Amino acid sequence: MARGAFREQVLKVREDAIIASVNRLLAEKGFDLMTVDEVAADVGIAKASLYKHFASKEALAAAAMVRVLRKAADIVEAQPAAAPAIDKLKAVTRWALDVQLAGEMPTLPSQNSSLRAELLGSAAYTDLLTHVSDQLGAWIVKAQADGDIDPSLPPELVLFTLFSRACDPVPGFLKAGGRYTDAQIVEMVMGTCFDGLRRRPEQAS
Amino acid sequence: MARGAFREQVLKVREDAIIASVNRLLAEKGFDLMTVDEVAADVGIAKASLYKHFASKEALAAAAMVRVLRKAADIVEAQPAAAPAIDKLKAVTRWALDVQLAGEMPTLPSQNSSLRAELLGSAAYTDLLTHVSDQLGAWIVKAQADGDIDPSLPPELVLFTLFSRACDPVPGFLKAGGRYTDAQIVEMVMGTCFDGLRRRPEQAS
DNA sequence: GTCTATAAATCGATAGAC
DNA sequence: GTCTATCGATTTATAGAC
Repeated sequence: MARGAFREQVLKVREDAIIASVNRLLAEKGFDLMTVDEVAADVGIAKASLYKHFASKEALAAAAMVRVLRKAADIVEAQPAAAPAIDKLKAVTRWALDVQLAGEMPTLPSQNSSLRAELLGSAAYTDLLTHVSDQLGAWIVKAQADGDIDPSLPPELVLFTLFSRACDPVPGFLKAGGRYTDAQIVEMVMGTCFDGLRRRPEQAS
Repeated sequence: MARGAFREQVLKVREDAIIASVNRLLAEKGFDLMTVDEVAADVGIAKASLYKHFASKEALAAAAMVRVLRKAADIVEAQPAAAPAIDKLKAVTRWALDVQLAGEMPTLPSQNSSLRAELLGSAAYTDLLTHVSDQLGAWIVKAQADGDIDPSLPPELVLFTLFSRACDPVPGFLKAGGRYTDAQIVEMVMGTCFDGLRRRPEQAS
């Protein structure tokens, strides 16, 4: 089976290259403005060849989303179990902001129905999303019990807020302004997310 | 000139109806998924008639953006001059969240270049945007001097953050969940925006 | 599996009659 | 100005040769 395994390896490498292109184009232009011709040109193969690997444009986007979710799950998994929940939440949020500032966070319009159907129909996607959400949700409840997150906030509000920060346009605006480094932008946005805009007596480190 | 004035009135009413439809469809599906056929059908006129009023799809979107910006400028103007700057900022933010929850906040993709060109080429749009930004910017600096907003935050970060909250997907997610009233959602999101997720000793009213 | 070529559908925009 | 009908361009997806 060595030859078969090798063939599969080659196939997987090619598909990885495709997904990488899709990921980048999705982050750059969004789903609607990304064309399949563009993806094919970026990968360096013919469009018809693309359709041998993925059944549709929606399937391409779904594969990119699964990849980023898998990476997110890895980051979640990599957090030391003994660390405070708030630190783990902040670490994952920082990672998402880093990815976004690197121009590698694929963003999908929540309005597109054909895309929504494809995503919700993909077990690989929904399972990963559930897994990550459950982990973050547990940390949120823990952080609230620890007194590090306002216990009066519904956990789902906190979860949605963190997810939204991963796609927030603010880092991109600040980066376009050119006055701050990526690291500074991440810290500023982390501050407005967890500490708000209001002045506080004791500033978080 | 009475007849001419009357004709202009009729024209204006029709164009208002067009812009109202565009505004709603823009909020519902976004620019790329909104089709001109759809707008024409929603208004109840033929597509060719639409093009007698507006030169392009981009011009339609720009008109909707000008309308919402004009309304925003009105809200800004309506704030009592003597009120604390932080209260004025919160009032405008609340208004934006209300509009968004009502499904009437038109959102434009910042990536679409043809749309960007049309908007930046429209003096009505850029002038209004500058006017609103300047007013909010002055209030932000004042609120920082008053100690109500963290003075270490760059004012542009605060401005971008407030603008982004007006288009944030979080209120829509919470509304879709169906567990909270619109008023509750507005207050919760206002809290995470100004006070952050972190627990604080003295909770804001 | 990869290519060229093209089908099929959609959409923005316009022509021309009234 | 409003309509019907259509153009022209773009885009997703596929057929068929190699």
